[in-house]
Amino acid sequence: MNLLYLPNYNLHWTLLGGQSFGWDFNPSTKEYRGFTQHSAIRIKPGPKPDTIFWQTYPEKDNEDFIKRYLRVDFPYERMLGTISKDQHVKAAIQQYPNLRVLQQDFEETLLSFVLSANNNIKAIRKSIRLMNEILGTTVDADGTKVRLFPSTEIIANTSLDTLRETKIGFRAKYLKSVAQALLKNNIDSKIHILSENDARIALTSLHGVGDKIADCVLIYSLGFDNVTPLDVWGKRILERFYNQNPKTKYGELRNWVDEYFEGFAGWAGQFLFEYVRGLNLQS
DNA sequence: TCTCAGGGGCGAT
DNA sequence: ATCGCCCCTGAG
Repeated sequence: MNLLYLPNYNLHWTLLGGQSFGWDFNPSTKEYRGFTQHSAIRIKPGPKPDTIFWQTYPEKDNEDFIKRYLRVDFPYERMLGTISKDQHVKAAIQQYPNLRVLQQDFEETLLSFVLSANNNIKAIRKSIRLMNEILGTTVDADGTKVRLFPSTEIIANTSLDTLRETKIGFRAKYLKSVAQALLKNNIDSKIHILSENDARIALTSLHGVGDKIADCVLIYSLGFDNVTPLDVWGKRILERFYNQNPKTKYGELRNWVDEYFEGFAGWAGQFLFEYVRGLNLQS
């Protein structure tokens, strides 16, 4: 495995929190195992503090992927200084020190969060793993088989009945529709050069993608650090901590947090989300 | 066994 | 702009 220096980085809260559904932790080996559409990933503690061992499969030693995914070059201290503006976010940072925001693959992030609509995190994780079993390919990770997240093409070409076997209910038609649009319009090749607003328009034009899911993709995949998804928890945070009216239009609430946290609302939102929700770390 | 909410979005009104 | 509905799971 490969060694990486990774200071000020809490892998546990970052990988097993609400921003990614593709990681599992083995308490006996202290190892994290993840899957994406293209890779299986193993991460475990390194020989010294602030270090990790990692490996990718089937393409081994994919350092570019790891560094981008974990955002190792992100200016973490500067971000913390910027968002530490009040007692609430300071308490959240103290509760979850070294929590990070990942940069995940675009199509997989979009498809995953389409499944999040009116769903709970444990159920989403379960459905995705069912989907991996039924539609995903298998990769060998040093002797253990890992199922990958299904390709966009496979999802697009799978019947709704089969998709529903993964217990996603009414989201099946959205999942398939989005997968088909990704293929047909080759969105992945264009989305990365768009501005925040243009990317949001492109995303919300997809059937099954509204403001909230679009914002999840903007922060968790496209790197718009000023965007935070205003779900039921986000609105509770704004209501309870920041005296905002939760019935305010989504776009106005978004503008408010964007300005308040000066470009890092996505990170502030992540701290506050985990803080108010509390992590449910058992499977 | 039952209820209710869950990291929403769509379509009808 | 509001509102019922969607399919199923997890938690109490």
